[in-house]
Amino acid sequence: MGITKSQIFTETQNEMADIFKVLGHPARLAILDFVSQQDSCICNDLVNEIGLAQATISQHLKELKRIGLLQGTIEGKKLCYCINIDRWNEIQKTLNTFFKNTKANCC
Amino acid sequence: MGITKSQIFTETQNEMADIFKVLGHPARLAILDFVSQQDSCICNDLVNEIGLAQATISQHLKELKRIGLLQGTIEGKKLCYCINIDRWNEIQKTLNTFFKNTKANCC
DNA sequence: ATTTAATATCGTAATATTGCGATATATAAA
DNA sequence: TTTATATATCGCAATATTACGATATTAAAT
Repeated sequence: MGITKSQIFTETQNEMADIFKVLGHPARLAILDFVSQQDSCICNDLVNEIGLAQATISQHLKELKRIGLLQGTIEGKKLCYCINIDRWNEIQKTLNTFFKNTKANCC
Repeated sequence: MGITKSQIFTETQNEMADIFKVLGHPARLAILDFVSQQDSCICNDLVNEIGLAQATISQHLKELKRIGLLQGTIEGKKLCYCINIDRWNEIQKTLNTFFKNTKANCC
């Protein structure tokens, strides 16, 4: 196997799991940390900052882009990757709702 | 490879990624959803409720236990798995801090 | 003591993820 | 036009995850 049985879960469960999964890698958290500390954000800086190959960083950026957390603006030769603040707030809200709605009710 | 280069990241990044990773599977979110809806929580119910084999559920429970989100109390033949509310709140706080501290500052 | 029920662990197959070198692509600079 | 720079994509190897059947383990019930 190795395949997740998505069909047996709710859409919400699958979507939230997907977001958590993307956030579930230290390199991607490091990227978010770094991007948020800069006033501009370029992939090549990330390669120097984080000790991973350019291809690897590019892959991680792709995942963050996929869930909408990052957006890239082309600036001539470079690419400015930035946090999509609307999506960021939306995800924070979703996670908070999840944490609020899940109650401990025994033991 | 396939191996995550944990050494190059901060302890916080690794720890947070680990939590996110555990939450990054729909089955584990379904378990948390279900447990929070019951007034008692027994693994065997989970097997009936979620369409996964007993061995698989047990594995997922182990992961949730590993990060401290679930705790099990032995009740005779059965095992009562419940949310550890202190850890739950702690994790919620950690994630919120992360979301708050990561600011969008370009584009 | 034996049986039953609940859960954990082991072993294994299928699939996914991580990481990287090599290469492609695209734009700016020379 | 050639060269340099930034980023994406491809292909692959190593490792991790998911899922499950089979088998242990443990405690209650008989």
